[in-house]
Amino acid sequence: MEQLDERKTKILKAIIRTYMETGEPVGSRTISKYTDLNVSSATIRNEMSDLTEMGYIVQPHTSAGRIPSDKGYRLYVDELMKEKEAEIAEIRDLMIEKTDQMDKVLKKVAKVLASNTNYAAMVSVPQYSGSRIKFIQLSRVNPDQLVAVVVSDHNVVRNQIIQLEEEMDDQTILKLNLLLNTNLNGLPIQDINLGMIARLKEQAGMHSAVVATVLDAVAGMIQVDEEDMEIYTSGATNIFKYPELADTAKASELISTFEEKKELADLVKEHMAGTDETGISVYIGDEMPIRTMKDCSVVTATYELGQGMHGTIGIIGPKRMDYENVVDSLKALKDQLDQLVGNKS
Amino acid sequence: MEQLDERKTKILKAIIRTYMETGEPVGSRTISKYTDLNVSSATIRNEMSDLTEMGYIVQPHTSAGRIPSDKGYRLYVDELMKEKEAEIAEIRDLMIEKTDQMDKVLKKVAKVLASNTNYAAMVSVPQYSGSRIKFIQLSRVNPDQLVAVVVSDHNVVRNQIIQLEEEMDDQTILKLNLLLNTNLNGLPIQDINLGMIARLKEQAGMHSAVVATVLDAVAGMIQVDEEDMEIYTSGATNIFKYPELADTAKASELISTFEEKKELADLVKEHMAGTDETGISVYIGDEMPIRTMKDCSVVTATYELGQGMHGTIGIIGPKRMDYENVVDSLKALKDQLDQLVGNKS
DNA sequence: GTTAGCACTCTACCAAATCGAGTGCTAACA
DNA sequence: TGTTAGCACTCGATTTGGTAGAGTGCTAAC
Repeated sequence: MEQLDERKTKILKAIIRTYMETGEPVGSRTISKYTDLNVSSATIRNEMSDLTEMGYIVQPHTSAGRIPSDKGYRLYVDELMKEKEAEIAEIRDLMIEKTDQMDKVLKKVAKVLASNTNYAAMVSVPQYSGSRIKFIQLSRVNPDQLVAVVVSDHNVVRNQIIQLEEEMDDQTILKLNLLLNTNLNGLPIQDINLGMIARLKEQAGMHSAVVATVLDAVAGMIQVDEEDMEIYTSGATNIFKYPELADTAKASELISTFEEKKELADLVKEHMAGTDETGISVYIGDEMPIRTMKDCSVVTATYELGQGMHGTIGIIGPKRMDYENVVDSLKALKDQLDQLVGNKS
Repeated sequence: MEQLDERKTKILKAIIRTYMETGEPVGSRTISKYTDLNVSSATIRNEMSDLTEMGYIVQPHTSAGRIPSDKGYRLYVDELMKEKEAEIAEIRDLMIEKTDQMDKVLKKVAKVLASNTNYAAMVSVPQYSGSRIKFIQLSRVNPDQLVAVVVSDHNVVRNQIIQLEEEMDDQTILKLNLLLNTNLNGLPIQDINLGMIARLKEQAGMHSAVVATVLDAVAGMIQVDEEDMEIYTSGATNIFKYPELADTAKASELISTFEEKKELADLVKEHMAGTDETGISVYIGDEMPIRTMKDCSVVTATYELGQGMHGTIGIIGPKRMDYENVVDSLKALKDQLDQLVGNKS
């Protein structure tokens, strides 16, 4: 089987581009006119026949035009990436550390992306790997209620009300605060485990049940996460714009996947665990681990915001996704974010 | 025009019930067999003719069966409500005050409702009208960072990192804490306005810009809300199960409405402002203020959790919604909640 | 290697035919 | 007077057959 010569490549690109625009199989005639090759449709047919054989394009049925196969898209994307990679790199470090309103910003990001690209967008809340505790405080709110506040070094604040069975005197609270801070402050969150909490309980032992309650609550607050990665989505209904996805049954499943977010979260987790590099990756069709998205393509980008905080942005669309535009949008996102974060009080 | 006699009512109910099951226009023959009236289809036809004239049922086209009109549904629902109202009442006060994990509980509630009923479900986070501040605290986290924590009397905790331009000594922090607590503690949140903050600033005036920053931040935290009512939704894709809603264009709009949540929030706000009573209400077809839901019915229930906290639960489905089942589900919800809240640590 | 031409294939579309569910009306019956 | 059987009629849904058009593959000529 022959190699891809220049003309074949050109034809393949032309097919992919036109298919992305129209969403319909593209025939030899179209290509012969569209390109600057100045060859007749018959020639194109020959070339297309080769391309089909090589697996870059596919015929949905005998007398229809060709559409790009997953392999074809893959080639196109890889090609494209080489050109754009440089530009992309800057996006990563551009989200400003502004943790308080992170959720609002991210929601907005998802929205903007979705409406810019006309595809569905998702944004995962950044995970804080290797984050350390920097501040713990228990305060009395009511005679029988404490509020616990934990701040980690990325300025992520967690809080919880702790309901006490019996009252606790100021003395004890003070002691507990000291105990917690001297023992936990500066520790990476993932190093805090049940054993450690048990030891703390022992140290504070004299105060019995109440103290245990409090320590357990604090431990609970610190850990949690891991399980529930939050993901914001937007523009799920954009998929209706692409007939090849708009089939009721499929669309329904797809949107469900979006609504649930569970599977998306798994994807993100896997994605972040798998790739060390923080670049952009593209799943095409069957490459996608989520079954309901077998007919889609997914472009994901990992973003990073300083020491160890990183999350994932994803665009989900039809295979004939306009990869070029998606990438540009990710770039434009940068400006949007600057503006957003800048404006906020 | 004659009144609804018993037989007519029975027939009407039968029509509505069957239509709810099948989703297709129901003919005279079906009814004649289905009911225990033991009359022939011809008789039913006569009655149906009357019912049509009275506007309770409608013919989509000449030679099709009848489907209930909005007016018909309305009758059915009003009837039904009378029977069930009692049972419903208890639901309201059953959500236990467990504010910390409220969000998880509510998400779950939406999910359970959606999967129980096979309709789309929404749950609004309860609003705390007349909530008072019960605890304010500023603590230093870093030399140039404070964390502010505000607890209101429903145990809703808010927190925010405040980034300082210049350092602030312990003395000042202590003073500010005192100032804030003596002035704001016990006050209803809505009574705290800019004027009051201005006065505080004046009182603390000597410390200039930094203090102003902090006070502004605190003021911001306290107010906020109002605007962004959170709403959890689930089961949006259930609408695909009902052919009369599954038309691509309509479904797309509907799901968008769900995704956006903005309009839902408005609905909830209006609903809560409008009705003093905390019962269940039903919007049928055109009664619905949201345009995209003109072909749906929406059942909403206001729930209340002690002093002034209340939110809304809603079920959105086709007009041929199984109102009876929906109501029962709301009831079952109670048990689910008990269990959920009970299990949690 | 390129091109024109032609037979062939397959889908999309349209119109006609048919089917069947359901109605309205009338006449007969209790 | 209310109920019923029967029948002609309507109208959407489905099926069928036919056609147009896009596109291919192949061959022969340039």
